[in-house]
Amino acid sequence: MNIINLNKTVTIPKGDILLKQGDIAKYGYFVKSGCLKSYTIDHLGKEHIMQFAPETWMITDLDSFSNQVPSLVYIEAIEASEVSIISNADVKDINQFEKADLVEMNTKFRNNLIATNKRIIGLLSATAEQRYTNFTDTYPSLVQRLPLKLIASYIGVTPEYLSDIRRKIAKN
Amino acid sequence: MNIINLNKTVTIPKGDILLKQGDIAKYGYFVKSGCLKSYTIDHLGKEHIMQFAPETWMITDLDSFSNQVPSLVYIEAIEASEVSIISNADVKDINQFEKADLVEMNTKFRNNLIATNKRIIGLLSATAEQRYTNFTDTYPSLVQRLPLKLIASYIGVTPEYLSDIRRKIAKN
DNA sequence: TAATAAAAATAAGATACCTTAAGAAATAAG
DNA sequence: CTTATTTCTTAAGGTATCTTATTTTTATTA
Repeated sequence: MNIINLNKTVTIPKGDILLKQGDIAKYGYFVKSGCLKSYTIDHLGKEHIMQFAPETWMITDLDSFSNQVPSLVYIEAIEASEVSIISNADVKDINQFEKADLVEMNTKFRNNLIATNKRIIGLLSATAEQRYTNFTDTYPSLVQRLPLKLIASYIGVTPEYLSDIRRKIAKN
Repeated sequence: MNIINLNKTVTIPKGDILLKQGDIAKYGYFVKSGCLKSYTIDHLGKEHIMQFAPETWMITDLDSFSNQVPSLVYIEAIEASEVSIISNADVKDINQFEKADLVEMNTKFRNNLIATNKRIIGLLSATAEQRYTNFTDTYPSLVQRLPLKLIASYIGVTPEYLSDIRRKIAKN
């Protein structure tokens, strides 16, 4: 099996939840069209977005999927989406993979890790406004597509404050 | 070559800088004893710690090391340390590796990614006090070992404020 | 051991960002 | 088209965290 050429797709209506916080992830999702998000809900009931997954992206709770521990995140369709589903059972036996597959997985993990580290640098060292302009620079197509409140959640501010930021940017 | 059994070690005095922000990382460092840190300096001149690397940990700027782009971080010895050095040239040809090596790299990248994602969840959703107690729970040995100001930098607060947090915790 | 430097504690005032609340605008539904 | 729902904007007041400054404690060096 080639892990990246999954051809069976499933249609997910907007709003459907594919994984719940606390459950164990049986599946990972390759998005063919539409967009999913993963998010935590904190002890105050507030949502914090970890990842957007538009077309060509893969999304799951990696720890839950790989190690069968409770998921820290929800996964939900923020648009009607078509996804290919990869099952935990499909990848359990690491020895089934060819070298080329392993090399490819390596590259994907590495690139993901690089991006994730950049996000941490931003959260530690940048102001909310800088994180927002960084987001618009990095994901310009998502800025058009996503409601403000989701972008706010991703960069770690309230929607009200992001609205202030946008107004301030527009003024200059 | 087995990528994880490097036997030649080099002694690094406390305070030595092994990589500078903006430079291209030629090397990665496996710490045999002592402790290194990686950190950015933001446009206001403030330091933000990305990673501590005590014994058995590996540290580099992954993007810079893998893709020969300018490093976002400094790497510096915070204790006198012994390290094994892996050169970018040593790993450039991915096909030199055996399947077992690739599987092991995979696991390491994956675990690193899982930990990094948890850190993002904390930065997005936890208070400074929660991030501190989470740090002490996750890395109890480092709490003894590292000065407060470095822990403050890692969790994303000023040393003064972490001092307040500790006092408040001690009071209860 | 004394002298010096570095780290930590403490406190007062400042600011980035949040909370709450209300109204306006856009989108979806009937 | 009309209504209902969601999203966005705006504003006032509040809180977590920062800044600056001083003092105390701890660590380093002479």
